[in-house]
Amino acid sequence: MARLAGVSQTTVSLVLGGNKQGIALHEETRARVLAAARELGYVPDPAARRLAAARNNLLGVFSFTATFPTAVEHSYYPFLVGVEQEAAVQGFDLVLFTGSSPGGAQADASGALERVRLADGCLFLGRHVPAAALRRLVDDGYPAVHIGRRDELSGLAWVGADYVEASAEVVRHLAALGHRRVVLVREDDDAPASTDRERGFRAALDAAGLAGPEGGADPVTRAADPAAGITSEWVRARYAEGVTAFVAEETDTGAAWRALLTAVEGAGLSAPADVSLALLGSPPADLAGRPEPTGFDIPRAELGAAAVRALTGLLAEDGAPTASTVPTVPAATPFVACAFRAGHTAGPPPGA
Amino acid sequence: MARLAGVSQTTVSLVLGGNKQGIALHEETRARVLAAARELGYVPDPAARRLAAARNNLLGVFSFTATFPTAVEHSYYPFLVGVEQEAAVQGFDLVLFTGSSPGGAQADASGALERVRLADGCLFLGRHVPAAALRRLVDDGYPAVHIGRRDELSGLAWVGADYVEASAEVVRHLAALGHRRVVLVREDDDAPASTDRERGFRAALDAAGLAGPEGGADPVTRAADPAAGITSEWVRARYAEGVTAFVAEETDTGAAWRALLTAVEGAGLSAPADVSLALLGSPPADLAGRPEPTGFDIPRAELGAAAVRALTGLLAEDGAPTASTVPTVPAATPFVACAFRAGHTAGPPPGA
DNA sequence: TTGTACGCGTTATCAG
DNA sequence: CTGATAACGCGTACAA
Repeated sequence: MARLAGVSQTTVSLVLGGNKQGIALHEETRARVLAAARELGYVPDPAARRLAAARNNLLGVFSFTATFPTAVEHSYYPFLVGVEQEAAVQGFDLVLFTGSSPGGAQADASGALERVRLADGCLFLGRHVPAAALRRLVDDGYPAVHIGRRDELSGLAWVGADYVEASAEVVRHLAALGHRRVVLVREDDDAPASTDRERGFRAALDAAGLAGPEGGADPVTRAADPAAGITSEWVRARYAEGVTAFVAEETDTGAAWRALLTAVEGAGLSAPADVSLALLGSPPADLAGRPEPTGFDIPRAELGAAAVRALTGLLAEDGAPTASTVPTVPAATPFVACAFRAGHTAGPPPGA
Repeated sequence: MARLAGVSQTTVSLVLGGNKQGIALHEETRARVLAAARELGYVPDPAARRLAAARNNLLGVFSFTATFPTAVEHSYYPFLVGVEQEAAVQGFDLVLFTGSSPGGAQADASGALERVRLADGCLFLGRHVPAAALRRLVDDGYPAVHIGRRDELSGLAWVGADYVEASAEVVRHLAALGHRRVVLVREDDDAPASTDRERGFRAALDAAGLAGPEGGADPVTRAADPAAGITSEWVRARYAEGVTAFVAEETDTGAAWRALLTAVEGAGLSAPADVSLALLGSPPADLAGRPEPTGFDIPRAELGAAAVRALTGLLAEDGAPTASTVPTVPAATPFVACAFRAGHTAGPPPGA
């Protein structure tokens, strides 16, 4: 009701709303409205704004597990760093939708998801997004961007780390150091993040003309339980087969890397003197004290920022239907590059 | 527009809205509405719902610096853990207002603060909240709760850690171990968190009949620059004066604790064999590898949760003006207890 | 028990 | 350039 403040009325919408229509208005009235608004501490109601088909400058963040779990290392915090920063730059505030549904009556996931419609658009995090509910959202044209590759849901925009290229780069690094026989240890998981790494690993291996253990065995080992499968004996056997570099993928638990470190140590080998070790990702927090692994870092903050940019891009699209003739430039690729990390666990093979 | 679905119209609100008024309605129609809603995939527009209900189930979180700075250890993350959890329990979503105002025109602090009115109520974090702007908010009856003690702003609700009692408990612990001469090292800072610690320290000292260095010198040392003031010589001198236990306060930088550790080590003493050390708070991240300090932990998550409870309490007050005769029970105390941490840096004095 | 009508706070359209 | 007026989609007294 700031309209009573000064003398005007609809004008308030214009000056406070950014005057999208490009309507000219007296600087004086503009100032008066602004003053009155500040005086009364008036702020346009986001709900009403939204209802009137405008936008409320709110970006949603929906995560299926708690956004801030007690264990920092399992949280989405690193993404949020980038999300918050980029959102601030673009003039958006953030709404954190708590994935765990409130104590209310029907606390099913689908209902909870609909709440995001309050915001102009929404970012989604986490593996277990209920597909059906999300499907409805995107089919309705609601702007949504998923952080992390997600192809199953056609039509859902996403940004993801380029694990293929990053993994390939690590292999190329090992090849350049002189390693000829390299193996990859991965967990028994078919997440895109996992298969992408394997893809990049194999591709780079082929391109460099490298191989796995002698005898033509598969250079990729899947271990449902790395602690049990990746033993000192296993490492010794591979070593005997000419393998000089071991690569592990990063997972939530870091089990593969942990098992590899333990097994190599147990085999009486040390890195990078005897064998080279590389990690496709970052080490778990409890292993942070160890020598920095050769590998790459997932640019989580960058991903968050990229997701925000993608989302505001979507907003601009359906927000300015007949706007300028300049087409909205779509992101060239939804992939964000990972940063190669030289680390201290890889070096030339013993013979070199 | 699901009203066209079945045959009814307003009824849709009732059945989908939970029928708070206890109005009776045919099970048949109810079922029909439900069926139609599912059929069309109809969901009440949250925005419209908020508009009609004059409440948006949104809790604001305003921090004057970025909520998620790059350096994790300086962030408000630990508080957010509790805030998010409690907010979810109470059925609220969170709006993150970044202190840095958006790219809009006047980016002054006061304007940025007014944005919080968008939410039903707001939590404030950080030392440098602009008093004037906050003053206006609370004077207008806007529900606000500050995390951390803040007495200057009369009328502003707050929750804070009970540093007085926690510090006293640490002293009592040292006394029980047999220490008779104890000193406190604090920085030259008059924040409530700092003065409270000193107060608790002194009170417990008096109550236990303990003293500082012999000669009646003040048991509390203020050092503007701990690295310069708290030297090995200083420690040796105190030790010669009979001091067997050194206590440091926690600060943003952890400078006092860091200086104390360095100085004690430099003096050729070791804890807890020669002297006992205690920290009134948690050690800085880079010192996390050291032996766990005796002291206490600030219950940041608890504080966040308590703040949310306080805020929703305020909401209930002015939200149900003429509601039930049952008065809203105000929190007994805005203080949250700290958790004593036994740690490994304190033990009986050498003579014991 | 169910339908009618109004208002919530904004934005957009259209006269003045 | 500025002041009315009509939606927006839903809650809710009130009437049927």
